[in-house]
Amino acid sequence: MTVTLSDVARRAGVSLATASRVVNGSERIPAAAIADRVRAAAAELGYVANAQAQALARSATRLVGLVVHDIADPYFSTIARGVQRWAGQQGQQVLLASSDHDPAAELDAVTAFMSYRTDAIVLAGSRLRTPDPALNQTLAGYIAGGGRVVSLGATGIPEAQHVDIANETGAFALATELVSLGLQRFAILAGPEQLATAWQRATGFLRALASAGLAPLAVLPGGFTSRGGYDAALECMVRLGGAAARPDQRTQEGPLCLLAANDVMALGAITAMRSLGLSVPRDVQVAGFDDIPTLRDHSPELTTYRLPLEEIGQVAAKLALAADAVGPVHIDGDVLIRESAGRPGH
Amino acid sequence: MTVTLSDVARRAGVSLATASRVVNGSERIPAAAIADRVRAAAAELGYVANAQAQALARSATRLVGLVVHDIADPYFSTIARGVQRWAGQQGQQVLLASSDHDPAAELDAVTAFMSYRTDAIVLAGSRLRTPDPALNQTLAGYIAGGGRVVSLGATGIPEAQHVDIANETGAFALATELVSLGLQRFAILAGPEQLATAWQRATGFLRALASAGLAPLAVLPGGFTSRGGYDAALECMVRLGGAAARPDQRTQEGPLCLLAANDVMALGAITAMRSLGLSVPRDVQVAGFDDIPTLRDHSPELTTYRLPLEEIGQVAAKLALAADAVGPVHIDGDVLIRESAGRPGH
DNA sequence: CTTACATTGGAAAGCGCTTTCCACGCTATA
DNA sequence: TATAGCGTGGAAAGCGCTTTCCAATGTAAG
Repeated sequence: MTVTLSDVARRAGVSLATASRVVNGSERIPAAAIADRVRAAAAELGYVANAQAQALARSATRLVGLVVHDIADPYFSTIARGVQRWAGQQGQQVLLASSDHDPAAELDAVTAFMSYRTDAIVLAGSRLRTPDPALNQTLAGYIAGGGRVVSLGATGIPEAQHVDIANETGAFALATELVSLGLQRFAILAGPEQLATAWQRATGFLRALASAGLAPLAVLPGGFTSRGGYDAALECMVRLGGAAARPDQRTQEGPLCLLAANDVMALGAITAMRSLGLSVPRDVQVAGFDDIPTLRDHSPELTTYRLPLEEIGQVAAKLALAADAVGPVHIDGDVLIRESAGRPGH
Repeated sequence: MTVTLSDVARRAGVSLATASRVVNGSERIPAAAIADRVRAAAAELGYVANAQAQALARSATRLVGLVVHDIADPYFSTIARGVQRWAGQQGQQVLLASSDHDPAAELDAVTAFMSYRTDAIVLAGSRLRTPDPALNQTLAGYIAGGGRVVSLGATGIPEAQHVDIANETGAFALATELVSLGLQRFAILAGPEQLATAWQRATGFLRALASAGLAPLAVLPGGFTSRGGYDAALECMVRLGGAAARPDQRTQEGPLCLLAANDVMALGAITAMRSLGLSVPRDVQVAGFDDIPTLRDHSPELTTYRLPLEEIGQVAAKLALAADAVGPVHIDGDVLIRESAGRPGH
């Protein structure tokens, strides 16, 4: 059915070896006359190389596996875009899998990628605070077999590469800035306790408060999603006493500030406040983390810690694809004080 | 380096054929005793089948290619999630490519997928109003070679499957509803003129207005993005005379309503209005299309036409993977009147 | 005790490429 | 004129599987 390289070779009147050499870059390039003849034949026949066969013969697939928690989450989709961009430029294809926040599914994805012999695997979903031994063993096997592994945050596997994101220091800087802007009453929407990323951010917030001699009014775990932020924010208000943050009850200490472990949670929290009839930033202030593109059109503008998400994806891909990769790459961000928290005048 | 099936066979003391039969589902399953022995050997050795080799031998890859315009766009990432979900359930892997709204890049992606011999290709990015002959020829070749093609909206290739989304009728229904709620002054943010999806939606809006005996005050093309909506909305206000929509200039006809060809454009338009000091929905009303998940946390809540995006992805994947696919699947949505436009009381 | 027929495991032929050798015909050197 | 050396194209051996035949065994029927 489909055109094979033999067909091309036959039509060009050369051997399979010669055809292979001209069609797919090789060290040895045949004489110009012959090469042209082969190329012409390939074009006429509409030849498309069989990547599977090439992979088998070369034992390199030009495939990179990407596993995210949820591709519909702006954080991951933006990172995915960066990975895809870089990979595309390098002529690599991206194999996408979603773990749906389930470690078992993540392991399945990795196994599938191993089966497809992807040249590299990028783990974009946050690592757990206590590494999953089954996953790590599988990854170690993958690496031993010549695969490259890059994760966002360390895996605990020495041979694996990782991108080191300023989660804790970023959170520290953000909270410190908010304190310096006069805020004093904080509650932390910490996200899932087991997720390294969420934990690091919550820790950064806590350290910053402690440094300022403050203690959070509450620390609430929850889902790393909009819904999680919404629920945690409601729970927070209940916990602090229904009207804790209402303007007429405000002490001279200023409004309550909700520090969310990521932007989608922060947006959920704002929605929750709105549903309670509270205004952000007037009654309650809210800060997030990531600076997802979605924020562009959100009102109030969200105070957050800006991470170059697409760049993170690119860096991860680069680390995955460059044979001479260079240890962990550190990624820093910036504190972005916007309307939702810390803006002088509110 | 890596464990091959031969290793497993040797360790289990059986032939390669037998090992293959037990490890990967086959018609003929060897005797239980032998099968167990092989399975044990595979487990002990940590055998992972080489999908490339299997693909070559079976001439089926269990790979489905997905091409979107921009994976970071909530519309596409939600659809991608649906595709990925369904494919994952079927044990298929998803190969992801972004065309970045560039037809040439889309063609490249398709060619790459052909090279990888994906069993099917899902084109999630909108088709152009005038089909790209080069693409269609390539796709035809792919189909001739046994591949399946599914697109959102028709391709013009008879053998290709497609999901038929209620773009025009949805837009018609939405605009009709808004008219019936009393709105009379409309402007259309039409998106890219060449994009079938955008065109159909704009056409639906126009037909609805015409049916009501109304004509739009303006029809503005632009990018299918937040930025595109933002720019088009600003341009619209300029075009209609700076303060056309200000409350104090409102005629008895009610406020201007911006009909955007999709939600991200609508959100951009709202941001533009805000930057002009105009309030939505008080001064200007805005409606979108799609009901992307992002809207959950947006304020004002956006009036839109709800499309089951994740389901669309699933349906597309199903169409792509079921050998006995059933012609075009029609997908309908619902008009959602929310805060930003048409809500009685505003 | 044969003969016929399932069963079942194995040998081997691909699947479509890449790449190592080889053999061949040149030119440059002695 | 003989010889070493280089540039070129081709034959063939894999890469790791699947699957078609085959042969050998066991069982039931005659």
